[in-house]
Amino acid sequence: MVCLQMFFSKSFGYALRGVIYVALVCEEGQRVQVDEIAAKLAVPKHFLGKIMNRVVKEGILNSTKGPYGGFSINEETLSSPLIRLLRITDGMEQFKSCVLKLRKCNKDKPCPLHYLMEINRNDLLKNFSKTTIADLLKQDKKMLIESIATF
Amino acid sequence: MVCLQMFFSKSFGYALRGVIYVALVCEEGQRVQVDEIAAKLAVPKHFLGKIMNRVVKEGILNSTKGPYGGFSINEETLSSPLIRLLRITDGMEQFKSCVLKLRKCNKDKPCPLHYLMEINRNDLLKNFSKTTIADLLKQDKKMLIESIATF
DNA sequence: TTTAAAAGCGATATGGTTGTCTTTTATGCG
DNA sequence: CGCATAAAAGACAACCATATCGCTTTTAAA
Repeated sequence: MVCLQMFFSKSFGYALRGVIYVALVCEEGQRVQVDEIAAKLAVPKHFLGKIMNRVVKEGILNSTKGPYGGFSINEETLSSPLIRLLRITDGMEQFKSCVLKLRKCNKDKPCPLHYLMEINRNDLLKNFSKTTIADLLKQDKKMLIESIATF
Repeated sequence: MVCLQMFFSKSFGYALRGVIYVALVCEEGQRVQVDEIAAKLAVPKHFLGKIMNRVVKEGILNSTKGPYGGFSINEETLSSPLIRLLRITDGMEQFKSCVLKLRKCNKDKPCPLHYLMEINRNDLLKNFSKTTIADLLKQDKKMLIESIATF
């Protein structure tokens, strides 16, 4: 975290891949268990569980405890823009505050990188606001599963 | 480093501000000490020292030990693109490897975000390759000093 | 009503970045 | 040469994101 790193946090990656996986393998109503998701994505189970949990709390997925429980998609899942997931895992600070983390930085007293980064930053924000989970599911499903499974 | 966080690492921020400060306050040949830089930028002295050290090793600044020693600019300082500093502090991996850190991701087997991010990522890389320290020094110097000092 | 399966949750480890402190090395000056 | 000064270098501490573990809660099914 910690950078205009051109990476996403692991949390975000896990959340995104988790949601995509659930959306891919379960039809409306069906459930998938964290054990299966974690195994398929080759991701730490408990850590993934916590992240999925937050995704559920925000309403992007459903979950049920108990036997035959698990995670399932709901009405919001497919239409959720990526920015919603990013907000859950990483927060929105990154789009608001100074890229050098200088508190005084603003339009009138910009840091040396302020205007240089503004365009890139807004482009990314736009991208993530308009792209939904459904958009990511448009490509060939077999390829998609393969691309998010393992590493 | 760990995210398409819209932030830079502290190391990069310190390096950039340090170089700008040296370039601003010392004419060709003059020297500034780490104590002064750290004080003005309100940044941990020893940590800054180490980063400046690497910047010197890469040839972007000069340094001399001993009395009247300190850091000074050289022929390369002003013409260095920002990407050179970023390579020193954060490395270039962030522009090369998958944004979700999936090793298998490539043009033929792209991860769900591959093409979505490609444009943003390349734009940023271009920006950082063409913008030099000199470019950042073009604005009003008093404003500039103020913007990098404190936080 | 009991049992077992599955998510939820808090406490604890791990690793990399950031930050501090001390010692070493180089340099200018008397 | 020897001393004072400042960067360089290395050892160690703090912190945060990531990861793990064990226990609790919920719930379907027998």
